Amino acid sequence: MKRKVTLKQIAKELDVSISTVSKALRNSVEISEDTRQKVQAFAKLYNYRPNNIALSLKNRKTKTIGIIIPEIVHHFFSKVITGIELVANKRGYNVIVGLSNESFDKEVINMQMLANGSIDGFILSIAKETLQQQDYHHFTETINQGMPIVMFDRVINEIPCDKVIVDDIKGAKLAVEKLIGNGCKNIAIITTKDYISVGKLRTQGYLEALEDHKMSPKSSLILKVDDKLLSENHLDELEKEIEQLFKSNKNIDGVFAVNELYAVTAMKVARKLDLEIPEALQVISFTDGVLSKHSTPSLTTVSQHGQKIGEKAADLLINRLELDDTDEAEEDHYETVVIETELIERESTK
Amino acid sequence: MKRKVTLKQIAKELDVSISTVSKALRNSVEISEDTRQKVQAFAKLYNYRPNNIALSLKNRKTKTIGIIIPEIVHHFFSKVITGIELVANKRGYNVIVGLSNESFDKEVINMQMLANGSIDGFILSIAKETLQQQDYHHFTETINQGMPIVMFDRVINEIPCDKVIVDDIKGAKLAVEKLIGNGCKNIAIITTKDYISVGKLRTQGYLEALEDHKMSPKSSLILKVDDKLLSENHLDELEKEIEQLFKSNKNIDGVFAVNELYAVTAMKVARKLDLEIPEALQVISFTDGVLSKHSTPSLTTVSQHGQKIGEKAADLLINRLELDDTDEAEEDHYETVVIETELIERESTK
DNA sequence: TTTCAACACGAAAACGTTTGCGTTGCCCAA
DNA sequence: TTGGGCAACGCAAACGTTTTCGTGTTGAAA
Repeated sequence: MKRKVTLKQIAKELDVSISTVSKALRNSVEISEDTRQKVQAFAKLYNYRPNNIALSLKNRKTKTIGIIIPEIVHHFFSKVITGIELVANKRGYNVIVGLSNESFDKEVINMQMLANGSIDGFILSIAKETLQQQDYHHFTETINQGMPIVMFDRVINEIPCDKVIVDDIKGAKLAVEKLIGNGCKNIAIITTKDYISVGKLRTQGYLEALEDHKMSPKSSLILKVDDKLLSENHLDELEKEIEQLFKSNKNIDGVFAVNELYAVTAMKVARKLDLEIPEALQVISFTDGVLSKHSTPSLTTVSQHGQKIGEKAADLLINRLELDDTDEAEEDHYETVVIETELIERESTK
Repeated sequence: MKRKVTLKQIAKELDVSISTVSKALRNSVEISEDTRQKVQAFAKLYNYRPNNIALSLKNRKTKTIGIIIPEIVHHFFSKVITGIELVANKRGYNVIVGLSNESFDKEVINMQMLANGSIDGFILSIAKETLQQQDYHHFTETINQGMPIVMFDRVINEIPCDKVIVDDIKGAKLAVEKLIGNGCKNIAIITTKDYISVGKLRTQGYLEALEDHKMSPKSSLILKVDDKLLSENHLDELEKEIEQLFKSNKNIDGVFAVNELYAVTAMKVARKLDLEIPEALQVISFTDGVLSKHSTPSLTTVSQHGQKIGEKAADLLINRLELDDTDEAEEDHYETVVIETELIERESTK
């Protein structure tokens, strides 16, 4: 087992100084052609690579991005990571991942672990618990210490940082308008309680679409499901609530669900009640994940382009990191990029 | 914007030496109660945290684990990461992720980027391209440099390292035996070409199960799908192949699929052909992902316990890392842990 | 008064780099 | 012979820690 070779060892072996070795490897003009070749040959032979940690310490930058997300077993978030990793790697950066599990404490701890020199900047999406408690001191402190943050999807407007979001309102409107265009007269929405920001926004889009088409929303058609039912363990309760919705509103001919799970569950219930999809009932969901594609019938969805979000976020962060060095001018000008949603039509609509 | 405070700055401010500050913060007995309190108060006020990079350089360990996986938008892999992150964090480690995208080159480059001091050890699952080319020099070189590796799921027996795998043969046997126990007489398998190791093993389990029950396998019931059809873009081809299988073997009453996608597609085709599930046809798949749970009917699956795999892999790696310091005895004794599969029964079987 | 321990602290090395600057040795021109 | 100039290399600092080994001061014992 031969440990990694260092400049010092090469220097000793070739009986020159450390600086000579370093300069020879970086093709400095100060070094004679002769020794340069000798050093480079030796380095190649022993497969020398500069130690990243030492470089990080010297340059005071790690070329590493920290990602903090609520969970990773989730189509959207893993797509975002894919996007981040793609451009990060292309631009010479590594990616280090922390999971908050939707917990405030874990979010804070994870950020502290990474903020002490391990990374140059954060890309994150805020935990639900943090959103509820509205305690954002860890974000502002991090930023105050000169470490830039890029937030995506779940963001806080008041925090001074770059942001990448999808236009939830517009996306929802798009979906509902599709249903209206397809002839639906009684469109229900299955959404979350209002404290989930994206749920609220998508509900708003639903309402605006109805309004724009002179259709008055009926409260009986708005089902606000408790967020807890999103966990896999309460599927039956979710089914019951949806069944109740369908049974007490026999005239429903369109459903807009704010996520895949609500949508497939709605389709399941519909099948049970012998409602033909898309003939008698059309369904559209937000979030284009793996379920939508492979459910029967396959789901028409509003795609958020998670990978694009990740790519954009990484570009924003790295741009800021590499700008900080020279130009301090742009210091306090932050961007909010909106990634357009796209309606992907499948079998659940006409 | 106040930059992160260092020992040096504290020392200067309090007019003591750097060493005194360091010792005071670590509660050394060499320091008087008086100055200790002063230093600690000051440090707390300015929210001092030791710089991780400097510590890494000094201690020659980063307390960071590198993960290299083929892709992250995949239920199994993200579950594994969840497990790794869980125990890594608990034991004071961070996790840095690299994606190979099933490409040999990206796998090599990613490992090189991380092996230069950024991490203490690897947890990885090998890219398909690497498996085909059978070029494993980057693994052996890494290990030779004293950096331990733990492989999971897709492993190479010849490489000297710890491994965490599932018993694919046994899991497949379990599934097929369930079908046999449920009265199936003509069980088909939808699997991959043999160069995919897990596909091969699962096929082997299928054959063994039949054999054990004196049922002779029929080649017409074995569908080896080209791996490329796993990509989302070739769903229709996949459907056609399966439809062909069903049509030319009208007596099929059980299907074992080596992954979720094959299984849900098979169910889709069955529905088209008016085969009732589970009455006329029972289906079991390998890999318990999100599709199985939410398909209609929901799928009986063989769960691999991805999270447990991740947890075990992380424990193995960290154990070895923390053992290396003191005990060099266990150097060349490597473990292969088999995580038991579990049959999760749902609606697609009787 | 001398001596010696205990106490409280500082200097310096080390981890592995990069880089500005100083220091040789040599050649050539004056 | 002297001096200037250049080529080729080494020294040392710096990044932020921790830790070993001094070193100076004090107090008490001899």
